[in-house]
Amino acid sequence: MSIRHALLALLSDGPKYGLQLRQEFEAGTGRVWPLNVGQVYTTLQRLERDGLVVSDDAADAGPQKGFRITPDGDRELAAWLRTPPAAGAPPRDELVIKVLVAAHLPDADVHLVIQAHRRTAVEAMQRYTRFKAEDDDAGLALIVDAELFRLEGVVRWLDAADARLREHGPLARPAVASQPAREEAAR
Amino acid sequence: MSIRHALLALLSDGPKYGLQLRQEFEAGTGRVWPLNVGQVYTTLQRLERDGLVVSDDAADAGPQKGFRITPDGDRELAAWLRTPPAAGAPPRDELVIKVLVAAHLPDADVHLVIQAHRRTAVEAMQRYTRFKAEDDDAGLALIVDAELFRLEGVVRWLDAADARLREHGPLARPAVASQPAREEAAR
DNA sequence: ACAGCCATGTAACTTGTTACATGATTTT
DNA sequence: AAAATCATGTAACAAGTTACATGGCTGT
Repeated sequence: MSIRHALLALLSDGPKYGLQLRQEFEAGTGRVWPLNVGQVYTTLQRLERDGLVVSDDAADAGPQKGFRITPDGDRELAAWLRTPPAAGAPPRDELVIKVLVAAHLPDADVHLVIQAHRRTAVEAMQRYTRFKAEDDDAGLALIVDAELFRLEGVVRWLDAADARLREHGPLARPAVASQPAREEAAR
Repeated sequence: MSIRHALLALLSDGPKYGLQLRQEFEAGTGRVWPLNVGQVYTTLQRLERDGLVVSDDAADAGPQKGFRITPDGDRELAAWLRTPPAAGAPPRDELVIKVLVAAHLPDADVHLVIQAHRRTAVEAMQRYTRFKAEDDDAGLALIVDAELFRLEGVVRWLDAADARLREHGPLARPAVASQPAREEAAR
């Protein structure tokens, strides 16, 4: 639900057409968050379907097809801005699942997996730090900062998880102690 | 690509059937990451379609339909474990987009938006901390920790962003200084 | 004339997700 | 017999994503 609303936000500044939306979206964020043009059009169609934007009655205006935000779109945008992401539903983090899976798997060494991911995260942090020094766009700095803070949290969690798993020993198999499983159901 | 592989990992321990997979997935993570049963079956179908698992030739075995992981599945699982999440493609974070959007929007006060999200994050941290005290499952602790570290990073980023936006003043409109735009295209 | 960009679009696919339907078995 | 639970499945959708097709205009 992010791109949808990002485009909506751009449109709340005034009518725009497809390519223009991509340009404005990528201005500042381009190097970090590229956006396929096709996606702009598919997203615009879906926004129009949902009544959040309307398209020009074309006629004049040459090759470009402008889109306007509707009152419904404005409301939707405002609501989205207020709503905290993942409210209620906690995110199913891929890295966490990986570590958890590795912790349960008998053949895989969790600590190796953790260290590998830790290394990757640290490298990414270094890349982003360098990247930030090269460019000084304000919006871009915010994005890069977000990624840096995120990665820092990841590294800290990996360290904590590593320690915790060392103390605690390998995690037990799920061991669903439920109904007697009708004799040897699993052979 | 997380549930897919989580199920694959469970199957790498031996043949399982649908409901059993859900039970084992939710054992430990259940309270935080509930999993709709239907999704287990759809995912299993897709895994079978991709040749990563095969189903029993049924016949006997009563009502349950067992699935086995294939060599391809094993390989896929091992590769997935090694692959760092979001390698290459930086994640398009929803909260970051929200703040960025609010920073560009003239009518919305970025700082209010930031503070609102900050409050939500802190509240979530408190909830998770309490939650962690109540339950002492090892796997669950890892998940909750991950969420806590993540939220801590979010709060720090929000503070940094707030400060940065105060110094820097409101972000400029995209201002795509491209080709002359064929007279007043936008009215 | 041709290369290249502007601009729009579409078909196809992925993962995640849920609401619902259908039987079989077990418990009350 | 009715209610609950086990167990499987399907239809339908959302959002993201990309590869490709099409046409017009511009500069060389």
